[in-house]
Amino acid sequence: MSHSVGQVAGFAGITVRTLHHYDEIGLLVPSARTTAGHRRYTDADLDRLQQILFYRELGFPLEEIAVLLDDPAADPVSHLRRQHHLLTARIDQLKEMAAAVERAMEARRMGINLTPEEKFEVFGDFDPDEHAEEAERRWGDSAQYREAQRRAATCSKEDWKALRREMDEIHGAVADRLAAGDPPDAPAVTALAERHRLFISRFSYECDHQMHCRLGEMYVQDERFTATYEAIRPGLARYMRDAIAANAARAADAG
Amino acid sequence: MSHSVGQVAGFAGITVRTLHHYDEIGLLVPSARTTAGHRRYTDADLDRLQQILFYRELGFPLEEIAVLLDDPAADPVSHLRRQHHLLTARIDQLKEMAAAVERAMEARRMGINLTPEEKFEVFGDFDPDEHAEEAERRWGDSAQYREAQRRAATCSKEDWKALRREMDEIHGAVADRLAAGDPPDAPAVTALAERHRLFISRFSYECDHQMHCRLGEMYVQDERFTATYEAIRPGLARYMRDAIAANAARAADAG
DNA sequence: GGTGCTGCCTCACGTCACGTGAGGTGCAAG
DNA sequence: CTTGCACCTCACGTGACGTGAGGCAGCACC
Repeated sequence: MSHSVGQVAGFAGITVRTLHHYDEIGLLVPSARTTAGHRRYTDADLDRLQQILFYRELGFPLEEIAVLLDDPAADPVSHLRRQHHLLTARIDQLKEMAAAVERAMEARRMGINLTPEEKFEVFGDFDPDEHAEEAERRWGDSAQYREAQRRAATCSKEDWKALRREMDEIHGAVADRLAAGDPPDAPAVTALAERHRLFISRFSYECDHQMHCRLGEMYVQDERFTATYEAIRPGLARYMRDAIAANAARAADAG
Repeated sequence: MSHSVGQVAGFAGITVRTLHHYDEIGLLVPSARTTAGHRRYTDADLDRLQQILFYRELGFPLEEIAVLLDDPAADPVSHLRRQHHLLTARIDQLKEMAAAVERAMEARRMGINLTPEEKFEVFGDFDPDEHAEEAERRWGDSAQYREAQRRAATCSKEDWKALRREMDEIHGAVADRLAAGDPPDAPAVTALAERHRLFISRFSYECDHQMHCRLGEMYVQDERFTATYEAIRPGLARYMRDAIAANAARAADAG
């Protein structure tokens, strides 16, 4: 029926001290005490604790959580709605950060440098207008800096050359299929897409079909990647994306 | 070429004090100072700051971040890989939390109560074996508590009754289609699924097709929901899920 | 050439959400 | 009966900054 601090702490994955603290600041005052002064938490207290931990996980300060939970106009359902909203927003933000990391990895793999604006913009607090004239003299424009970047990315010159050679080979083969007029979902083309994916997985980072598709989208949407592919052969960026998508669809059907 | 504290702070969306702090603890010491003692941050410093903010966002303590970044055996690519790994892990965790919230919302909507274990298990630190005997006397088993829950969820008795009536009507209509032998993707059935979705959106929480599909999965995977549907008519849980999926596919094709 | 403003500096104490003992109590088992 | 365990209440420590206080550097304007 009612529970001790230790039980609640173990149950909720927090420490006893945390419960003491929440009691001290009035955020979660146990509904009862034993004659010996031991805290006793009821089921309603646990419900409240669950809400507290949820909002805490989402980064709310404890005082604010108290305000939210003590709001008499807020029923449990409205809390759930708000939590769901906050969660999806946070998930989207993290997905953008993950996409930024993927961009950075892919850029490194292909030897492209990102501008500093792009480096920070994933953190959200970034307003491009705020430093318009600052953006002019781009930090990454020194050849010396680019060289340092490149050296850091290169394990050894020979490794790097081998990677370039294989990548160029794949790109060239895909460009040939495009020139030959093959559709992007032709078996020969999706096979090349698969080889592209496996190549990345082996030498750079684990790349499943979903991530590979995101890369493909990037090739047409990010002008730096588009430029790289269009330089090999006009239309190759889109063709690569479509081939990657077709290969993913093929794999999904097979699996 | 090099930047002042104010510039960097504005750029990265942090305060000047934070940069001072990172300087104090040796996490990010600017490469240079002017004769007046003003901090000057180079491009390499900004790269490091970006890494710092990334790891900080992922919840690392500053001291640990310093260790990570000062590890001579860690090249930039390994950082990116680790960050991507951490991000996807965090995203998965938040997705599970969101799913738990969806379960809670749907449970409330359908008048089912979750056990306290289920309430806390999304926080991850939860080990079911750890309190096996504790699980026996489930907190939610008191009729009094369930009643309190139900009262809290109910805006007014009449509202609640109206909702029940409409929901029962939809469920009954779907059960009839199942009894009639209609396939789940029959227009009449997907129309009912769409009505179900809109009903939830109107009276409970915004429910797009994607979320609706997750709900459908829940109906067959979560025994409490399964039991609720099977009680209406055997096979209805799966039938609902398939109808919902078919309706979502139909909407995707149309859109 | 003073005056004021802005941006930077260095202490140094405040805060939030706890962590970490120190020292004492209640009670069930050996 | 004492040993052990879980609980209690101070009370100070900590991490990651926030928030002034008091002061210097350079530039604009009167």
